[in-house]
Amino acid sequence: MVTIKDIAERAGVSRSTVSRVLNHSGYVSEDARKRVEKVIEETGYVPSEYAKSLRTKKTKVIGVILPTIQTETPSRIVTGLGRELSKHGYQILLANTDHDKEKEMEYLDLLKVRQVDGMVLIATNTEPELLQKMKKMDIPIVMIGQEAEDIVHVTYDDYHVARDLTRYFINKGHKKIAFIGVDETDRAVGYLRKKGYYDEMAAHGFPVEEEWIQQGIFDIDSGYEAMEKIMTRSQVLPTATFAVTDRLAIGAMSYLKKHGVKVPTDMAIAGIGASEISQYVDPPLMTVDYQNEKAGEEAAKQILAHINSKVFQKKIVLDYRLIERNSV
Amino acid sequence: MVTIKDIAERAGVSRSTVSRVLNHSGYVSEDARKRVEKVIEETGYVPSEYAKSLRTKKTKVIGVILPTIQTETPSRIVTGLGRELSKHGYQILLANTDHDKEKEMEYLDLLKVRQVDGMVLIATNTEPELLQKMKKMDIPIVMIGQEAEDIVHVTYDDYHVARDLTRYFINKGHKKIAFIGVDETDRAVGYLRKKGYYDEMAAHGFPVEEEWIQQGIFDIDSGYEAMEKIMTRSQVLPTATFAVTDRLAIGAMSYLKKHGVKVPTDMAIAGIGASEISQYVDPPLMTVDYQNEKAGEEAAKQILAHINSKVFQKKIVLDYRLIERNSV
DNA sequence: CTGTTAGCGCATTCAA
DNA sequence: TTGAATGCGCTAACAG
Repeated sequence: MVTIKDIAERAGVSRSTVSRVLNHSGYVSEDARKRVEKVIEETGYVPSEYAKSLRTKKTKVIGVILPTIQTETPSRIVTGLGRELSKHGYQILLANTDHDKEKEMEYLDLLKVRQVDGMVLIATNTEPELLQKMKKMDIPIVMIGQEAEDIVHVTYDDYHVARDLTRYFINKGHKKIAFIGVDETDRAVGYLRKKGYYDEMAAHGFPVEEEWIQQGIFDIDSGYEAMEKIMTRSQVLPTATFAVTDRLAIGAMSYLKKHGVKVPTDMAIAGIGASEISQYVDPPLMTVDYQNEKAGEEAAKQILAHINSKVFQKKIVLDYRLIERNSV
Repeated sequence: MVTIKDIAERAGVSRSTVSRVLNHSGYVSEDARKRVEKVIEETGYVPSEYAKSLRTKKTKVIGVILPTIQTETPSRIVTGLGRELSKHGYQILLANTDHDKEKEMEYLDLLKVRQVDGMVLIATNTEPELLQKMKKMDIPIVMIGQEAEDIVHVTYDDYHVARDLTRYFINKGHKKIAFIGVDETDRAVGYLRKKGYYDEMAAHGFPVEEEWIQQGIFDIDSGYEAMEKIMTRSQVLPTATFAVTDRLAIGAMSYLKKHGVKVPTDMAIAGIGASEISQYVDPPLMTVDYQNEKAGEEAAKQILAHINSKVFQKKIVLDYRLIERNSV
């Protein structure tokens, strides 16, 4: 392996001088620089990143903890993160928890051991121990998708999205609106979206039947099952359904299609997430664009600002956009 | 920052002894070990991974270069890679080229600078310069998805998949079969799948009309457009269409639905990839399962074997499985 | 069983 | 403008 010492010798200068031309720091004569650059060119020398890290205490690596990479939201976020980080010479060290909450905590430690300069957590829950642990980290950290006191975070306005979407149904004349949600330990997706729905219904004085409220997990099948429950158990059938993710909505539509329920005439339906497929289902699914890539970019900017001791925002709430389509 | 030196002092031993208990190497008295462990516990000390790397020349990091993380194939592969690698204490350093071939080359260098122990390339092309560069790398490297001499790779049997699928159509009575492919610089997806199709058609003596052969990119829209061309330009309309990816197939189905062409009665259709959505489109799309996660796991195993100087296979071809559904 | 010593590759004083 | 010296935190002989 060729090191800075070899370059120095072959160029007839000291290691310090090589270091200087490498880092464009300090004074180096035109002559010496030329010689060093020539030798570097010839040898194909590349400085050792970890030796550098040992000195500078910087790794130029950001750890990213996520629940899965197989759904569109996190993968879009990672794309945004990567795009912004690579502009500044940072790389992403991936930590996939596979929806295992224990691993979330483990990876926090592991990434610290790896001496990452910062961490981004794509969060699915806000359990106290997790937040506690994050606060104790002496590494810049940004959470995406969930809100929390004292932790820098980038979120969506889940509550108002839910109110807006519910109101959209109502403006279209619907009064009996069902809801397919997820577990409330996911505060953003599970709790806030449900609360927005309830509050908007209440604001209009519309009652909500217990059977209209169903819960799934983050896949298509559970959307199917949720809709099945809604259709088979409700005393009064709803005329619209608000699903908190596109996949749930698509599963629900799948049930409706199978049982001859027409969308949107018999049942209007909308999701959230602007998944690619949403515009190709039949009818095209109304949804909400959350700008996930931008979330990733924003998180990257904040963490870089933090690392470089610049001012950063503790809380960023991103815009959203309803995408009106024929399913409503 | 607390270092090995601090631990040594507080435990009243030498740094070597601390190192020994850390690495479970050499002999350490029960007494000394206890004291050291206690101090580590108290201080929350974690060894610096990069200082360790500087000594051992191992980083326990595998670089992964991929064209995008937003489609199911690469994200499943990464999931498989991550699962296997994490078992052995390795992490993934992500390098997303965003379909930019130049970045593919750049990242090869960058990851080397990062001193990764190995690299995995999820390949979309086999351009000579790229292969050349990979061969010159003195780091273990595995390519996934494309075949190449002298480079360790994990691939699918794209040629026979295409023949099987084409034969499946033929066995169902189809003779006029259209084909939606992609650019042939992608040898596996573009060239081999097309060749399999042509060869199988030829084997049965079925002519292929020029207009039946259309090309898209890796998205749904281009599948729509390709089908539009097939339906509007063909002298003789085909009765079946083989699309090389599910997304192309779904785009094609979207066109057919819009123009009242019934699937599968007027037009049978199949894709490749076993995307999650394939079973929820109407009718469910026939496709081929490629076991992407397993590909990731296999690649991980090979690269770990390589790193640890164990025997590894230079070439792995994975199994596939036709998933029969109502679109054919 | 344990401590001493050396050095991995680099950036950064400090003198010259 | 340059070089010598130092040390980042760790592991690995080696000698005891």
